[in-house]
Amino acid sequence: MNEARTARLERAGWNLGTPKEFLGLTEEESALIEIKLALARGIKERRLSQRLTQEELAKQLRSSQSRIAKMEASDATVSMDFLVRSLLALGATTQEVGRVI
Amino acid sequence: MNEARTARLERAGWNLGTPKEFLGLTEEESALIEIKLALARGIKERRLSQRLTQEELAKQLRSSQSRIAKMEASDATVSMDFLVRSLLALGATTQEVGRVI
DNA sequence: GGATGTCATGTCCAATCTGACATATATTGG
DNA sequence: CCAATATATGTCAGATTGGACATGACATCC
Repeated sequence: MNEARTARLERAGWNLGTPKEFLGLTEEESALIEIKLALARGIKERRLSQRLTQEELAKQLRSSQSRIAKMEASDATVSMDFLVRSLLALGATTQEVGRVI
Repeated sequence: MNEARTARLERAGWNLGTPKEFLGLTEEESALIEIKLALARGIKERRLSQRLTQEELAKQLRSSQSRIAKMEASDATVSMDFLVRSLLALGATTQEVGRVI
């Protein structure tokens, strides 16, 4: 992970901060974050290619625009359940979800 | 999904019940459940093949035996985050997580 | 310039998920 | 059969995540 990416993650609320400083995250922690990033990217791609606004996707999911925005920004308060449900709502199949990860 | 499976899911707290009766779950809902079932199976397999008890896995995850049991039983109160973290803790790579799904 | 549309960010508090614990139910080895 | 060990199930207080709403930022159009 490069610096810009780490910075983005920290803004999103992931406390990768000074504690573990450089040795940083365990394998698991970073793998989990990578997965969430991949899902977030996949969602944004799909949403855009279907020319949906965040508002419209939110409606489909009975959620809110702000939640979609946070999701696409990989905000730390967004669960994997929500990420996956979103991908599915955008028409992804189970297999595709697996592939996105 | 056959009857026995549906029954198991209902015991696990998924309210597939009478409301939507037969037309049942939307694509998304059932896809999400399928994914969770696949993860749960994957976890149990890996745990057993490493000859770990639920207690031992729980310790690694700073969780509790009961939570692991519920996870492997696909209890409705177990999040995908937790399922995936467990798979990763059992040594699965990001790719393998994708494949399990 | 203002108006409009889309996305970002922050804060409520309600709903869901979590670990811990108790306790029940297998399962295994003597 | 009895222990011991492993797994299942129920409950609950506290943590995390949720939708909703307000508001900010940023384009694009007139």
